[in-house]
Amino acid sequence: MRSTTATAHGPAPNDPAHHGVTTPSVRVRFAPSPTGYLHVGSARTALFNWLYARSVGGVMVLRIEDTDENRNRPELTNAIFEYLSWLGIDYDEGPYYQSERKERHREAVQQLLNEGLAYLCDTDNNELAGTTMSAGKAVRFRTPSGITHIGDVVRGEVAVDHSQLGDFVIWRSDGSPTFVLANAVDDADMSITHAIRGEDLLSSAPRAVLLAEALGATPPVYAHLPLLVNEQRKKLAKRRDDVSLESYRKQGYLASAMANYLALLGWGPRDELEIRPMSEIIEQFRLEDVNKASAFFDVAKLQHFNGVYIRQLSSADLLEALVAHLQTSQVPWPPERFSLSVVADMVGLVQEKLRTLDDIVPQIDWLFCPDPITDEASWDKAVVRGKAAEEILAGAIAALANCSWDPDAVKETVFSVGEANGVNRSKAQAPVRVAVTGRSVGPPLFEPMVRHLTRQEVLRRLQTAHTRLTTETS
RNA sequence: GCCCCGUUCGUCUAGUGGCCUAGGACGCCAGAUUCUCAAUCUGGUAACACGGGUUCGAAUCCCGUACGGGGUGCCA
Repeated sequence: MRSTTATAHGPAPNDPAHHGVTTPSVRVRFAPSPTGYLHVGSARTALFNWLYARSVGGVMVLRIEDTDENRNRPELTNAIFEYLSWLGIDYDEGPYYQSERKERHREAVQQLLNEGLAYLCDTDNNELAGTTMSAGKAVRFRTPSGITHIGDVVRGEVAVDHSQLGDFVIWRSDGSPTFVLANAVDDADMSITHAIRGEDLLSSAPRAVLLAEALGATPPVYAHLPLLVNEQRKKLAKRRDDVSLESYRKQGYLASAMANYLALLGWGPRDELEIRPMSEIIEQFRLEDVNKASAFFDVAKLQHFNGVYIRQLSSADLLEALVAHLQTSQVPWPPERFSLSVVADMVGLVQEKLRTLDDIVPQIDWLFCPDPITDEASWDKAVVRGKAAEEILAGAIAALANCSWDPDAVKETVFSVGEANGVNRSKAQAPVRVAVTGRSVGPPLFEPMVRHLTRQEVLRRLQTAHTRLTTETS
């Protein structure tokens, strides 16, 4: 019988005194299982591994844990590469594929079997004599009695009594290694010094430590990150929560904003400055500063970050991002009516209004659609119930037919029509805006309207609106 | 049930025994500005889960309670 009291404590490579000094001995890994598209929780784990590695000059390893062969699909693995790269998370080694290391895992199990540290069992969990692995026989680790102490950088020391562990399976009867076995063997073989992962894996850590020690290896230092949770404070799950990075990208979130936001879930810089370049986040990052409590993924705050990042873009970069985004989005206008130069002209007017790239669509659709898409709430508010709306529409139709077709002239013309009807500028533009754009909110009205629509088209839309109003209210 | 983990404004966090009448950010509310909406600026709202200790002094240390979460598979 063996009492295990070894801990996974190492030196303190992230000690502030050592900060900024290259510590080449640090090796971390991001080890996703490709069972679904990369989601924000996994991305956060990848990011924290990367931040730690980059902050101490360590090595980042990527290992694909594809041991569950029926659930793995190649496109899911490719999605992992794609989204890591999207977020700007690179790696120094790998990708290694756990599925290619099966013989090594078998060898490790055989070693434990030979040393009497594990035993064969049948599907009814009866211990079998012998040490020859074969189909139909699983292998269980012979858990010694004792207590294992996990020295967790985030949580401090966690002690688990082995009686809670049982003789756990390390090799399945179908001839495949289990998660803990593969994980422990790979971490050992790849000289991983720090295992930074989700808290949901905390309870499997003692098993991994026991296995590593049984195999004669030093277990890594663990750092279990607080879980990302939904409104109900439940662990974010792919099934019930919309959390795939893909969906955020499709909605028009920038990678830079997403990465910045993710870094702030479970950690905060000591100087409290939240929105900042990744290089500064790397400088500020301390693994031991990571929080213990789970964090809610707050889309409202993400939106704010995204808006800030969009506003920081140069017009050229924003235009590029918008055009790329529009090409992969559902859009209400016929493609042949789309004009790149019009979008380019609109960028400066709408940049400060966008929180996501998707927000551009309702800002510009009226310039490309044959008819404006009328929002009924806007119509009701600004036209049906708008003060002197009928008079303003009629007055605008008359006045705009002759005035100079110039933004300032048109603007002043509309305002004078309003004034003549006892209505201020705000109220005067409202019915015109809804008639021309379909909505009561949008970009500054007069410049794009005059520059990109003809006088004839504007008059037609005003006339259509006026006709509808007088018809419906008579 | 059992084991483990957690608990500072609605949310993300700062805080590592005195600098805390608890700071920042998002949200929300109000005002300024404005052709709408935003953006911007100004102001405001709002928290140390509870109860005991320890200490001259506790959000910070200890114990208990409550609540929440994770795990409890031949899933990862």
